[in-house]
Amino acid sequence: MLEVPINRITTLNDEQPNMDAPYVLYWMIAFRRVNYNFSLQRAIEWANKLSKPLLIFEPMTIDYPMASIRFHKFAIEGMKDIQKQRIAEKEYVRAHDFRRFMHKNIEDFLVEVPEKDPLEYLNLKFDEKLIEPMLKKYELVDFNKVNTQDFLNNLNVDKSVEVSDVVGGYNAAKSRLDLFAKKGFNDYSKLRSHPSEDASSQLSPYFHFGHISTYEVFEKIISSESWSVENIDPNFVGRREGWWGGSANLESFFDELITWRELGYHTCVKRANYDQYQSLPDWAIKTLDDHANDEREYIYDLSEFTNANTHDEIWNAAQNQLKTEGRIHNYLRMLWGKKILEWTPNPQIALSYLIDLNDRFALDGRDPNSYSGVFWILGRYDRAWGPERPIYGKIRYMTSKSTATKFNLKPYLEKWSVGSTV
DNA sequence: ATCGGCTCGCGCAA
DNA sequence: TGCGCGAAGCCGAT
Repeated sequence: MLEVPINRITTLNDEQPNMDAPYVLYWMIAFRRVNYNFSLQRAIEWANKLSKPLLIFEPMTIDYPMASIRFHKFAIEGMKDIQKQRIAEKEYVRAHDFRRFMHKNIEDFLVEVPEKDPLEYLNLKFDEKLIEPMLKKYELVDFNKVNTQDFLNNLNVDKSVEVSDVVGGYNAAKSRLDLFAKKGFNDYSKLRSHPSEDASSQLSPYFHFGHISTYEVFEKIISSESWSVENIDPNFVGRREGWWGGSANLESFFDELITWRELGYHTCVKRANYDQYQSLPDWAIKTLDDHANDEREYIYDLSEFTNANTHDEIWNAAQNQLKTEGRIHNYLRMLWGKKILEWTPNPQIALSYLIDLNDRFALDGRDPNSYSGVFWILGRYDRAWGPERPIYGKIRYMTSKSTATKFNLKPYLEKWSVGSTV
């Protein structure tokens, strides 16, 4: 097993290991999987070094402050991918700028990859005797022995957000990945924006919960079209496509999987106020402010938005998908957000509604990438667009009418229109 | 169907 | 200092 790279390790205190302890405890929060997992690999290094058994504890927290800590840890872990020094301390305000950095340094990240099966390298194998006393002592739940629905019914969390049919966990993530590699990926660059097509990976919730590694997804895709790091083209600096030296599908999928994902983490780590209105670029704040008092033709409150109760059939369908399934199709999520900006009294209220709806209902809510999506609505990573319009100012404008012209929405609307029985 | 204009900021070449 | 370029836009002209 290769050593965990030093730049992926954070020392939290100066204490020496307690040699009398019966085991090394791995507190599995951010990367809830046993494959391609540097954290687990590090725990195994310690277990082997100290000749102690490894105990993996996967906790579940329900109070928001803990969730916030988990979110931040997750963000920091992910950020280590791109903390490869030189120009790395700065903040990137656009994907365009970030790509230059990625293009130059990506090979370094692709060399130091986590092991597929780090548990194979554990010297002391699984000891059943260690488990039962732990379960008793701390009153822990073994979900293989407890009915999940019963457990949820007795849990002290918000039950108004109903469970989604989307299945969590590594196995579901792997099935989804296999299906995507075999089918959706082949039309990815052409169809990913089409709401009625099944061409996007839909892996975001699994990344958010750490159920699958981006490394595993990356390896699956490159093996499917025999791509290797030698394909990276030193030309195309600063260009969106072409520098990976792969198919159009690979170029556009890697732009999502790697460039945009890393950029989102980068922003959350570098900007303490990443979730605040004031973190938007100056030009966006100025133009939104210039139009804060513009007349709004429609205004809805949070409850009306939540219940998909607007005048717009497309918007309601998108919200219904979010409320029911815990996600919105990529393209429609942009339109969905733009309309919230348009139909609220001011952009600060719009932002608070966007964050509430996204974090409450989306399976990938609270993820750095969620914040990329939400803040993009208000101008982050984007540029000014003319002509200047009411409410939006120079913020990129979108309409349901154009969306309906561009795509065949019929199958999507049949599935997700409010009251639809399909 | 395709194109230019609208508009801003970054990196880089000159 | 000027130029190319950009998460997916919109609109009107050709």
